[in-house]
Amino acid sequence: MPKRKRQISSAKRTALRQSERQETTKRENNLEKQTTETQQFFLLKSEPESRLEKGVDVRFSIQDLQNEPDQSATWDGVRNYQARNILKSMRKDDLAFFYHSNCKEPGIVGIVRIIKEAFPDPTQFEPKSPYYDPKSSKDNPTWYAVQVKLEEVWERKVTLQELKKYDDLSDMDLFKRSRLSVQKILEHQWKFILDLLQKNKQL
DNA sequence: GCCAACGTTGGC
DNA sequence: GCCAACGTTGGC
Repeated sequence: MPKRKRQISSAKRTALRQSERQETTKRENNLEKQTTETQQFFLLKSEPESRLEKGVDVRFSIQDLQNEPDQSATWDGVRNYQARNILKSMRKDDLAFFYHSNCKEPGIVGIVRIIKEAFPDPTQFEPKSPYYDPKSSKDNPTWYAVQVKLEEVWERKVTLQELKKYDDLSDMDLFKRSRLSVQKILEHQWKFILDLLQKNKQL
């Protein structure tokens, strides 16, 4: 093992200690996630094809997310109370399927990670936004958003048509509450869909 | 582009 | 608080 240099500035030492501390905190957080929390799973719908709403293109495909700085985006524009409540239940490091809706071939195209928990959706206060809500106030915001980061872009889309075929998935909100744009996914459904993806890859 | 399903609004 | 009318979502 090489000897450490004796001459190390106190600033460097402080920085080192700090980065060690950060690493330790990171590990502890991960451990805590594994042992005391249960990871949750969700499905987020987004429209991959251009469509104007109040003169603004509301398209947001997984490729659009891929092109964002840091491959991260604010999941805003949710204007349904049930969907909002599900958004609020999301915790950091939960995962969500990225679903392409209102398009030729609807289906799941990848996975995103929740990197910031619910905060007031800024678009509700922007008059120019298609998601503007004049009834909402900054003191008591009606709508919330989360921050997501791209985790996986699948080479193959798992289509709605395919998802419909399996009894294991028949309870999914995708079929039962087809209009809900933010949905909870049960663990067995999550795993089943990942298995499906694997099988498809082998075909 | 049609329209079924379903969420929201508002009169009573 | 009911429910008809209306608006929106999203598959097809």
